[in-house]
Amino acid sequence: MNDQRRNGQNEVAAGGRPTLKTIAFMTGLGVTTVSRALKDAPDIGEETKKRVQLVARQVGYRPNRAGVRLRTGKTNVISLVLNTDEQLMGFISDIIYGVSEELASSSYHLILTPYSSRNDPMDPIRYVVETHSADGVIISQTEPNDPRVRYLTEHGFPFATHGRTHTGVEHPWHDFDNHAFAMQAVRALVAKGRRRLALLAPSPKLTYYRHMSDGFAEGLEEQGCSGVAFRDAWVDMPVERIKAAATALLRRGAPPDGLVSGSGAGAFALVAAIEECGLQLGRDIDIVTKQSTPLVQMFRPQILVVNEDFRLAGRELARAVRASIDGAAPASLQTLAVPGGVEVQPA
Amino acid sequence: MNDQRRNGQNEVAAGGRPTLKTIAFMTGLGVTTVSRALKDAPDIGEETKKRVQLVARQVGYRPNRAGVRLRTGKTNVISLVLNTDEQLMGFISDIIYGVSEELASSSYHLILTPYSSRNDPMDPIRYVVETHSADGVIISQTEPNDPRVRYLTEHGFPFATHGRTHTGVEHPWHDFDNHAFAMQAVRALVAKGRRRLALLAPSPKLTYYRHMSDGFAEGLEEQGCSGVAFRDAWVDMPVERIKAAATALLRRGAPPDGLVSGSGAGAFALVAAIEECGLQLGRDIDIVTKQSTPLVQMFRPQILVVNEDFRLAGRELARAVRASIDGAAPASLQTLAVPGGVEVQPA
DNA sequence: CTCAAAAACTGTAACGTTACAGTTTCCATT
DNA sequence: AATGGAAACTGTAACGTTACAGTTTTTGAG
Repeated sequence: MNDQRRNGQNEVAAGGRPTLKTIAFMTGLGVTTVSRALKDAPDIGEETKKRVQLVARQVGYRPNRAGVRLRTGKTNVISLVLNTDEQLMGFISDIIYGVSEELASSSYHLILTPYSSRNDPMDPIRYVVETHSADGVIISQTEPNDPRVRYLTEHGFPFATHGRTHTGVEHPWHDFDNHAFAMQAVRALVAKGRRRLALLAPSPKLTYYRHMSDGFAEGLEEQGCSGVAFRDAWVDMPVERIKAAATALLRRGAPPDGLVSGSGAGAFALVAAIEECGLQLGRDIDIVTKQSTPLVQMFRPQILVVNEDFRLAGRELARAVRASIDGAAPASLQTLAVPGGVEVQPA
Repeated sequence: MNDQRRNGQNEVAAGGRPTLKTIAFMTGLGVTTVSRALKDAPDIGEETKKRVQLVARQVGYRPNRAGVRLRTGKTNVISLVLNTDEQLMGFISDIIYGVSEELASSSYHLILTPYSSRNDPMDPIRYVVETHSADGVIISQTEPNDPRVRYLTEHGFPFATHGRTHTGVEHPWHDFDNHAFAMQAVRALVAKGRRRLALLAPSPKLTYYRHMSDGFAEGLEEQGCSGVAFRDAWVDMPVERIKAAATALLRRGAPPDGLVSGSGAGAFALVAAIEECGLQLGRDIDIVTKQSTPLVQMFRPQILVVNEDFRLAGRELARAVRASIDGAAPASLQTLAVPGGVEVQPA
């Protein structure tokens, strides 16, 4: 329309935000120089860098993500893939918060990629990889032979998993030491004089089912006491079903006198079942549970709890994907949170 | 290097995903035509549209978001602004899931923009607006005179709030009818024969504090019974503090015989306090609480509960921002969830 | 004083998309 | 046979950034 656009030197693109061009115009430099000065690249004079950076700060310059992304292919986004069917109490929000915390100081944005169990868990993964909508991905609910891990590895796409796998491929992960947790739980119950123990384990299809079950079995053996099979309930079932199953278990002949719960929500169900059976916590029976919120403990102080810090998990996972994106070796990005809360690098 | 790039007709950009150019080459059409054909624009022949769309599907074409965003300024992102200090049990994840559900069928991605109470709640809002990192924003924890609402309105930036404001500006919101909830709660307690009621309300700085308090007061008046002041605890305090405050309240002279809790977590604290005082739920005292998970109820069936559906809230909020982005009038984007669960348009 | 090379800076092109302003083709009028 | 215009299609430029291949200036060695 007008020849305004002929000069191409618009100070700040009509009402818009400042761009490299704006700063180039203000400093009298070329766009390329400004770009390089801002990222502290070589070939630019010290004084020029200072000057450009000052002006950039003054005008509140922020790189246009779309521009960077289009040119470099880097999205500056990390995707957290979530199963939205999950009814499990808010521990997911703690993971999210942990991831956020870790990403806050970086240039990464966190995007949520949800899926429902009604669909293929591979769908969201394929979507992210195919559309390259993120630079890296965090997945949870890992299974021993997780196809998502294979797919991501094959495609060389950076990721980190919450939980280990037995895929044989070395990949970044963070996990809670459920083996150690279960052993400690058994020891604690035995110390309280309990001899017949049952475990409310995670779903058998998840990797950490094995870890926890094995730890439990090992604990029983170590302490020389017996286990009571409790195979018809898992921690990620609706609490009502867990309660029903636990009630049945407690009313059977030779019921357990000690329970280990693999989740905080599970503990609620167990307590409810115990009390429905007329038993008294701490007198007739004891519970050791993982917990992420202080709710149960406040309510029934007799419960023995082991904290699982999901915020920490979120931070570790974010750190791991980030490092993975930056090219770090997978084997160096594996962390195990031990029940005491100390963070160690596994052998 | 080579003159490969001279022809500019690369079928599928070396190992990359198909672009408009790819389809243009395959169909023998121009890039513009392909672009328009895919979005069903006028000026393109019916048969051509069909053909282009078929090819696009065949090669699995997905528009490059960075390209679209750079050209049009549309991000196809909605940002959910969250306070990550919040310890409130997982209801946040339900909101997130609700938002995800609603966005799943759209082209929008959900990005999380966290902030800590240690910083200015305006920071994340300003960030999103200034960098235009999303097309719209969802905010929660609304205050009567919320500066975020003013700022967003002034900048003409689409948003929706979880909770109303008294800013005087008409804006999209979704809210739970806490006034109705409190009135119903009072009625239910009176029906159980309770006459001295206390309310565990939200933090006084949030808008819904007024709604709930007013509803409570109105209920007391309607039922002609008296209220017991309970002003030293709010639902978003740590449960331990709520429990301590409730214990003190119950041990005072003339304690309440009916409690209304503004949150599910609060109910846990109240139950714990009641039992610590040697009182029995359902005999000596009753509780009505909002709840989002069935945990409390399963545990203490005597508790009277009113469900608050946060997934629904998430869906409504997503729907509202989306409509707001599309230019709908704010006044038409206000929904109130009534305790019964029926969704109505307020007068 | 020349020349080579280092230092500092720059222009062009390209990433994938769409708005805009054409251009071509064909058909119905006159 | 000429003309107008609708229908269908196209090329160019631009969004903001960065890789690359220069270009200019300065410095120092001979």
